[in-house]
Amino acid sequence: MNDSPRWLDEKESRAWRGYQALRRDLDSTLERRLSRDSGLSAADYQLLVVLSETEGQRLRARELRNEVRWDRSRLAHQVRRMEQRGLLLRTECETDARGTMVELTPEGRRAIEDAAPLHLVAVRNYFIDLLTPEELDVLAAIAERVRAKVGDEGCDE
Amino acid sequence: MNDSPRWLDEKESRAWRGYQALRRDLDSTLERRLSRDSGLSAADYQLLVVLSETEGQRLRARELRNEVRWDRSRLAHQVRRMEQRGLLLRTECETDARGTMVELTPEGRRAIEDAAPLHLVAVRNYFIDLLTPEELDVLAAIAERVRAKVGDEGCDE
DNA sequence: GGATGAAGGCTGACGTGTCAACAACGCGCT
DNA sequence: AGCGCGTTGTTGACACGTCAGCCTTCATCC
Repeated sequence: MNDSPRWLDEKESRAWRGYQALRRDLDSTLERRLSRDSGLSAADYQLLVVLSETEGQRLRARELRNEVRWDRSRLAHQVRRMEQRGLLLRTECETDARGTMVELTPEGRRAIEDAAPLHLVAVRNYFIDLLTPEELDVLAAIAERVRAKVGDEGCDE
Repeated sequence: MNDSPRWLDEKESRAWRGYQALRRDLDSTLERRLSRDSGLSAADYQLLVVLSETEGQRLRARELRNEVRWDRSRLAHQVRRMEQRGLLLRTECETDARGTMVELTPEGRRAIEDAAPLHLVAVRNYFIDLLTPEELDVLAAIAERVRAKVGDEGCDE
């Protein structure tokens, strides 16, 4: 029971505060642009990308969840909202009566095809093109290591 | 009007996907731990930290907003909820009748003092201690550069 | 076949974040 | 004083995310 743990030193603090600021500013900028340019949220975009890259433009909800790593509830809410907007639709799964198939509508396909190039430009402009090749590698390595650490503890489903 | 922009190559894609996964997994892990350990959300924590580091444990809402870089509405909602929980309270500003002072309650002070050491351990365990000194520097540099880029365009207030 | 438990998915409640509209105040001007 | 305008903060509506609880269906075992 030691109530004075090891605090962050100068270098550590810069990195930690930097990460937090990066997360806040970059994500909000990209989401705002995506919303203005294409009327899509980041969550919309993510589902549309996965479905549009899938053979047949349809996936079982369970598979879709594995792709984006959401929980059941979040996907159910998001799919319901997107179905109401006409971006996708739900049908029954033929092989398992518990399952639900999620399918891209032509409208959803058009939405992602319009949005993707614009979003890519924004990602480059505000992030990727600002980094050197070495920095790209470091970032990927960091992400991999951290995910391995949090993965073997918070491993739910 | 070129609809086939420059896509991300292998290295860029690893970095970009890595960042997105990092953001998702690290943040959700830290927030979940904070909530379980201390009953605080990330937003709660942020406000409590700023107030607890302030002389007199109180700040004008405008200053508090500048510290955490939120917009008016978000702060107003968050403060209202935290006031209902007894973590802080609002009083009138003596020098400007438009203003609102936000003040830490003893309960709020106790909450942040209990939470901070636990949160620090989690930040080290899941993130900072996993990085080499060089990686800390690279991360800080990346964050600085990206923020400079998004800052001079999305500069609202 | 019937019971039991796991898996898949849905819903409602609540906290959170964003946007637009609004009210109240300060400040400068005439 | 009165007007105009920017600043400050609040509110309501809605989208988003998490949690707990629920129902249906599948798989297993008796």
